[in-house]
Amino acid sequence: MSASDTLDFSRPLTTVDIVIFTVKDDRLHVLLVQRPNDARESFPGQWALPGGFVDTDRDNTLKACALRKLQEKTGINAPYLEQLGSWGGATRDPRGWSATHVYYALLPHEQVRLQRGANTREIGWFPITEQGVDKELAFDHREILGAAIERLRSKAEYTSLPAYLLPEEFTLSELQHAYEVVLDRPVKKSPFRTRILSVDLVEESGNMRTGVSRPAVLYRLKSSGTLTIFPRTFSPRSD
Amino acid sequence: MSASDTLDFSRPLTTVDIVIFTVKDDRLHVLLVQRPNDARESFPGQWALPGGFVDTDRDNTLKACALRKLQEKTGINAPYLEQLGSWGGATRDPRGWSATHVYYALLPHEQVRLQRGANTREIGWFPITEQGVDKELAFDHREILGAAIERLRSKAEYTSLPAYLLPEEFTLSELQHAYEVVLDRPVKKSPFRTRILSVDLVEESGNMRTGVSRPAVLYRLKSSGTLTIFPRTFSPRSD
DNA sequence: TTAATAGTGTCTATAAGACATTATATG
DNA sequence: CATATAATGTCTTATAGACACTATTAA
Repeated sequence: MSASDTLDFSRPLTTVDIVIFTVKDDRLHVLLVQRPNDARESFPGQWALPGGFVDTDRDNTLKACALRKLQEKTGINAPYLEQLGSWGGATRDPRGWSATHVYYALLPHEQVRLQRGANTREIGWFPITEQGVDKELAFDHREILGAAIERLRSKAEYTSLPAYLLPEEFTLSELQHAYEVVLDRPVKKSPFRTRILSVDLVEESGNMRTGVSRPAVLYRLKSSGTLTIFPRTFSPRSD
Repeated sequence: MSASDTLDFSRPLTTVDIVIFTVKDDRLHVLLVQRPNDARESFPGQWALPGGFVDTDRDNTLKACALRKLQEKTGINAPYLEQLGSWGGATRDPRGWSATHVYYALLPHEQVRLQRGANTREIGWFPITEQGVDKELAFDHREILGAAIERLRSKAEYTSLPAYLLPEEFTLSELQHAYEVVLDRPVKKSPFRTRILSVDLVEESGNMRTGVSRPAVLYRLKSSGTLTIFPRTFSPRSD
């Protein structure tokens, strides 16, 4: 391809979208925004993943763009943020050939202060059911959300990923509960504790969680932002 | 964002690149192309991952674009092809803000007929050393190749991925060898065979591989294009 | 003292690792 | 028959699963 050919190709619309997960009321939730009702917009009034066009003047990289959008919507600065993949094609956006770069984030919803933002009618958490969310979504966001859920569930089987759904200090029971919510099945206490404590994942914070019963030791992650990989998946047996 | 805002954003250059792996001479190799020597080009004469601009007239989706480029370079039609991720930013391409959607493919090199293509000086297989390839690469392709190697090695630990490096029929010893090449360490025969045969991955083809010693049963994959996930990683111990 | 949850210990089942043994082809 | 590699079997070890048991707080 010669240098002049660069201009011969029409450039696709380029966006960044983020799938933001949290655990609320013992359920996995995803953050959605409602598109403006303006009939000139695509998918007016429908719910969608938060995101939008890359601003080549402000965003130095795709990840910086995702972090900016996450900060704008939730006020959170340094969560767990990982790229999910990209979706692109001729028909997914009525405005033309488009490609979106998708990230996913996990955060403790207690620390979130939702900001509606300029071109959003509404913003809110929606519970995840079996395969997705109980709402029609704009663009191909249903498919993208499905892929994000699959990635989250699959990584929960063999990594420390669900820990990022919790606040900085948490008990082992709370961590176990986060796994159970994500995996949507019970997890056995004894092997769970052995497993977590056998890898270099958490350290005692020195505090205790008190409540109606025996107080529990509070832990924190030893290194934030990284994943610990377990040598086996949870519950390998299929019965 | 209002409808008219769509045009206010400058659109990044959009490309698709492919990391194509094979096993040759007992080593993992990657396919690279040499950029033209034309001084008007970026990175003239340097080696790079095969790829190029999305053609919004011909390519209906990003994956279709990747398949087309793979077919153009290697003549291969239905290999294992998976998205690796996307890289985008202001400085990775001297021509401007750019984003590339990266796929990776595994194929048996025996079936490949390399095609140099119009704007390529040279094309060839390069052995993978510890972290990458023994050549300076254009753009951020060193980083991308590193991520692809990491993905390949990591998935080889707990999936059937390396099977796609082999031709349709293969012996269990050949499959074991593919794992050893990818993981860059020996794999024990007995647990390897138990493991492979205990999941619904391969079936006997009915043929045998003959040679200097006892003939070996030839197997083929039961379902092509999918990955089987093992409940444990290989060699979980760290010693 | 009771309720409730935290945390530990013991036994069993599964599968990997080590390694020896048997099987079957070629020359 | 010698050689080489395929394929299997046995013993050991590590860890998950099941489940009972103990510990420690509040009310």
